Amino acid sequence: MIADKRAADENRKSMTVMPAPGSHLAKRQSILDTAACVFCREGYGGTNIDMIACEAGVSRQTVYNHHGDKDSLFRAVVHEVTERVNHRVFETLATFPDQPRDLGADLAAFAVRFNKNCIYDRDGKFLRRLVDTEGERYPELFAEWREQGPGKTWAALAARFARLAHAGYLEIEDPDLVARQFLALINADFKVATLLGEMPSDEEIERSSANAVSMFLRAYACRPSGTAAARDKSALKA
Amino acid sequence: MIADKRAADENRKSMTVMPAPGSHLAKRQSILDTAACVFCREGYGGTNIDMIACEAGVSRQTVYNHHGDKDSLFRAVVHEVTERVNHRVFETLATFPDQPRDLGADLAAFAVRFNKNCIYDRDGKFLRRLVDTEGERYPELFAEWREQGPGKTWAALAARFARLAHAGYLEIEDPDLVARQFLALINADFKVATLLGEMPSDEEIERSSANAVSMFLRAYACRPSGTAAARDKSALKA
DNA sequence: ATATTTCTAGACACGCTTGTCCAAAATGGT
DNA sequence: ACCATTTTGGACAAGCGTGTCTAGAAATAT
Repeated sequence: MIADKRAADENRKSMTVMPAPGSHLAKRQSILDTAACVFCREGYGGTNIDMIACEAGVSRQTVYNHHGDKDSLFRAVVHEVTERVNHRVFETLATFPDQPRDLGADLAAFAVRFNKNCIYDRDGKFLRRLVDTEGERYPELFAEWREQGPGKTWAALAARFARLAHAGYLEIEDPDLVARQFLALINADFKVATLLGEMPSDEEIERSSANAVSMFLRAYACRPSGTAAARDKSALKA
Repeated sequence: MIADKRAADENRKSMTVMPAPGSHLAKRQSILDTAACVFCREGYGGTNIDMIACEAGVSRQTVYNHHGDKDSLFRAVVHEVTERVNHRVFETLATFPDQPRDLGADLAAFAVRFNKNCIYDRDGKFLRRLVDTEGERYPELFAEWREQGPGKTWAALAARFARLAHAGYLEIEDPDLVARQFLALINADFKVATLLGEMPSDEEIERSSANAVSMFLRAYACRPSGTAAARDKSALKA
């Protein structure tokens, strides 16, 4: 059991800022974090309270004391993770290059940040898997996620692209569509790899993001006046 | 129970060619199909044999008689569905427009076919969800899927794009990358919608596919000689 | 019509999970 | 050192799921 807790901690290090270790709140948070891990790994049906208690280094009774029954615990976990993910998404969205010096490089760097912070991070994967597997069982919980998460992300990103277009960087008609395409391209290389737990390396993420942005600009970069050949060269360089 | 069977049949109509109704083989197939449905809906852990027996209109013992224990049944289901999906993917891949008359229209039509036959169909969704949730529990089963499925699909599609490029239709450098991007774009609009059971309408699929191909050609269509503006017009028209 | 195979419905033992209860131990504040 | 709160670990009942077994019904073949 002690070994279990250690092992779990390895995989969960610095997930959240912990309160004073050993305190009441520390246990509460530890249970929540561990529960997130286990629910993610095993699904709702495959998870039992003993696993969570064991990996959190806590007795089963303590889990019940803090979060009531299994269903309440699950809802608490989803709520917590949703908030964390949304926060990080909008934090990342705030780093969008509104006044790019080098459009290609800046967009690629943004793509890397978005991938690392929002797509390939543990919480993001957790939520997407959960929506996939348990969404039908908890419609109200995930309705909230859909509106607060992807819905707002798309709209915010679309607004950024619209601004870039207005500033003369891009030639686009439907910013919403373009935002969806941008996000789709960014993930093109890892659709399958991420299905299992495989985390692409930093280098892979960077190369993949560069590829995505390169194609994106080939289609949408503004070409004030010049031959197609000239434009292609500059886009490929980016 | 009878009501359950009827309801299940509604959702499963003409999934597979059924042997003579009421026969031994018909029951076997019915169990397999129903099991696929239930495993997909509930996950492995959330599924119990009684659900399957009930929805298949069969007694529990019959399920055991035909497929042994739960694990064997699950493997049989995955194997069956994998074969069905692979078959359909390559059937669809064979309709790729190798000698397009209207590149944009032909590619869009292909995209529609691919979406309908391989992405949004029940089996495809089932497999992807299963790989996501149970992949870690049955590595050997899904290793096979990964190699036989997406791996071969990408390679085959890349070969088609390479041929189009060689024939002067496209201007691309890395056919594998382009194939991944094409598939990613095709789904751009429905990443979220498909997470739950929502099936996009035919019209939505067509519009989405047209959007994807439009952007794809904006980036990669061959422009033998002409201004960027002229090229854009022709691409948008497609 | 009869023999053979298959299916059914229910009972059953076994193990696992949930959620509650409790007395003893540990922890933390004063 | 003391008291209050929290945690522990184990026992417990109740419920559910698996997989087996049975006798009898139903379907199929001969």
